[in-house]
Amino acid sequence: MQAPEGTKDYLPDEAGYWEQFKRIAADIFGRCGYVTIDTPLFEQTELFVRGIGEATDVVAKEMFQAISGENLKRLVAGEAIKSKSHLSLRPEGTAGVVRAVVQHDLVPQGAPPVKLMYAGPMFRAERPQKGRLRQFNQIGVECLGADAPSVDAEAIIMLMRFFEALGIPAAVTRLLMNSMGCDDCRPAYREQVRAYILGHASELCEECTRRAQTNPLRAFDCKNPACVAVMAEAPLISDHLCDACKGHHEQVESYLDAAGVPFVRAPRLVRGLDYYTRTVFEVQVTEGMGSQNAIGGGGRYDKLAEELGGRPTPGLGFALGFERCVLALQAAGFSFPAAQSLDLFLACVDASVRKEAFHLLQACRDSGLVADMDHQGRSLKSQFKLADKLDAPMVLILGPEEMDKGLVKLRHMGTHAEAAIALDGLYAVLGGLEYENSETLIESLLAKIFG
RNA sequence: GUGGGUAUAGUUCAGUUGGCUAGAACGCCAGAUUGUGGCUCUGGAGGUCGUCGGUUCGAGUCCGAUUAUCCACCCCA
Repeated sequence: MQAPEGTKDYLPDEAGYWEQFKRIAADIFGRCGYVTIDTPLFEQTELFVRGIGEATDVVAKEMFQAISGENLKRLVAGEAIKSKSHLSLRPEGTAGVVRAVVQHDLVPQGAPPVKLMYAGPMFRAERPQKGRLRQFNQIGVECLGADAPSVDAEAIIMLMRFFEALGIPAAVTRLLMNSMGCDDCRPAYREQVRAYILGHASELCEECTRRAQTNPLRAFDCKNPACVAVMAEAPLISDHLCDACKGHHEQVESYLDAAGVPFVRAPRLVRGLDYYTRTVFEVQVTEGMGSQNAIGGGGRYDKLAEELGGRPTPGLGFALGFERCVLALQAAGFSFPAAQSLDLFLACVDASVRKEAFHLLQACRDSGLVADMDHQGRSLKSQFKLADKLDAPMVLILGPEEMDKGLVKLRHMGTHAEAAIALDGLYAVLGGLEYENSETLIESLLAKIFG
């Protein structure tokens, strides 16, 4: 048996790094006031249809439906089921978080904005490739209740700081910025693009001419060289923003300038989720990424809360992909840190001392040490090899000769120094160890034994 | 959903126009060192050649199907 297509097992080193990744995010985003929220991995399908948009690829063809066995039988039999029984695994995080904000009224009238972050798996039924899985992990943030451009700038700066803290070199990242306009200016612009596409229908691919009907702006995303050439001459949103949107965008840019965060204006950047208004942005990595080079992206969604039945509440958020960040890091020479390091290995000269060794092992662990011993009856030599491989700084050796005198030996693997110590003395030391963290714990123990 | 590539030991890979017992490196285990790690040397274990079917005297090799995987389109993080 194998894991399903497009999924992967996160083995201990990578799983450990995912935990660390989340801690780094929680630290950086936490300093900006973001707190954690967890929403269900599945929601009513209707939420995504209304929130993300029925015509988007994500909703139209990439959602995994989640359905009970009973309801599946009904559907197969041609019977109807309740709309609330139509469930989908979440393809992204924003819709669920905004639903929770509305449901629990997290932004009451007159309240300050709520700043939320989440981390967890998303699901999209796409064909897997480099940087694209059917189940993948995202960390995202959502700020609801404030429409000031400083919210946009704060989130973007925070995102870039996070990539820097991870170790993705700033030299290989690129921040793309655009504004999608609002209900006042986008409809007119959209019609202009539609007219432009229809005027050049013969030069564009089938897909793009079809897009003229559903979502003309998406033609900007087409990578067909002919379409790129034609769309290069299409009207730009930046020339058609209303004064309010233009002002908003200029202020976001000036905040970024002041923070020293470089960005590239990308007037053809459009995003595939319908809820975006005004600010949209994307962070790309320029080396070692294959064709999926976006490691983070997001934007403002001032109409989404209303669309989901809440009171008008402006919002802004972004998501970043864990697996793609790992790809970017690996391109920069990164490898996963070991999931765990051992403080002490306990070696037995022969089987007669195993019982005492096992007892001593528990005392070591109770004192705070990460300790282990052989469980396969390996030779002493082999136990040392194992201790070496596990990178244990210390090995305790129990042998019948010393045990007769109530002694054990402690070997410092780095210096090869060995000391015979009284067993009851060792128990006493272990019982009274004082330490701040695991590093000082080892130092403290070595100091007591070796002076 | 579409297209192309790949599938041989724990891992990375060789394996010629189909032909004897399917190899290497690294890793693993043991010994050299009868109670002590890294280096070295010697030896050893480990393979349903992805799966099913076909062609053939004979298939790891050719053909078909299937599954997985990689890459790209599409889309997105």
